[in-house]
Amino acid sequence: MSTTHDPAWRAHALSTLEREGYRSGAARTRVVDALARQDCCATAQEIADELRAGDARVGIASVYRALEVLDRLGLVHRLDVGDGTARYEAAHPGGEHHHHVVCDRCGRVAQFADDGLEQAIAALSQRLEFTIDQHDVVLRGTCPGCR
Amino acid sequence: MSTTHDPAWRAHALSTLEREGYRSGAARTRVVDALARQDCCATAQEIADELRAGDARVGIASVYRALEVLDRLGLVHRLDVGDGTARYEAAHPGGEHHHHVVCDRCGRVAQFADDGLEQAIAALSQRLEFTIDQHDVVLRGTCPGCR
DNA sequence: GTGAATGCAAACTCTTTGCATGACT
DNA sequence: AGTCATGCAAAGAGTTTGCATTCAC
Repeated sequence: MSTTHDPAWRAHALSTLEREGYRSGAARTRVVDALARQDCCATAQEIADELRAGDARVGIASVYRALEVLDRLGLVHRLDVGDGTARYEAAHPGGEHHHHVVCDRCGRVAQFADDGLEQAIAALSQRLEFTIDQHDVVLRGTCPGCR
Repeated sequence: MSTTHDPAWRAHALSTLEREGYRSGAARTRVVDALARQDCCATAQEIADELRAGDARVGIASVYRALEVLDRLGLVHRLDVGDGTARYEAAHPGGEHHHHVVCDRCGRVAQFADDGLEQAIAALSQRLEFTIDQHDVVLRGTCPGCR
């Protein structure tokens, strides 16, 4: 639970912040730590709760501010699975990413990746008038436990 | 602006409501009317504003309540394009649907449909543990006007 | 006449902002 | 020392709920 699953992303995020002129501060660094530990997306409240459980006195406003900066720098990805609460997860510089499946009954969120899906999106993006630089796919259904 | 673009959906929605035991009421019927007139997704506030502009005294709470019922009956589709405000649009019984592209600069929302995308999603849904019955795709980028 | 549907206002939740304090360079 | 970062509290925005009234059946 306290293991950093993604030390590479953590280092990347912290160095990007420094390079962009942001000062190092306790709250933001802890948010980066928390995100590096996450397997999947987490809400601002979940991140704050986790940090508080670990002794830190982190204000929810600082969590939102940190997430906003990280999102602007492209270090995290903000997504909404339909419950009206934003979720955040580490964004990898290489562009590798995944998408999400939500259980309509229990709200559980899982992730998946699929090459065919990525190819289909890349292909259709070509023919749109918009210049596409990001995409989110959310599947909805029933999880194994609720079926 | 006051033309019903989708009389078939309107009739379908109203008869479904009646069949399900809901009484006919002014507010809900007007929300159905407004949705039938929409080309693309609209927020609850936009729907309420449109109805008020047209002389009706419709409370925003009634709009939300109507949308909730319609969503539960599968008559509308609720989606979030990332600005923290829910949007709604008529859901067609045949299952034909489209997805959305959002301009990161001006917030404009456009729609598109793509068979390759639908096939890719159908294929990958097979191999997931979840039973999938719905999906949303949101592309993000820059619209022609902002480029 | 009975109970659902509605409008208004208050309550709630999530997120952002103002401001004084504390921390980093 | 000068700023930026932070925490707390208050303000905002979107959505939901409580309640008395109106309306459909």
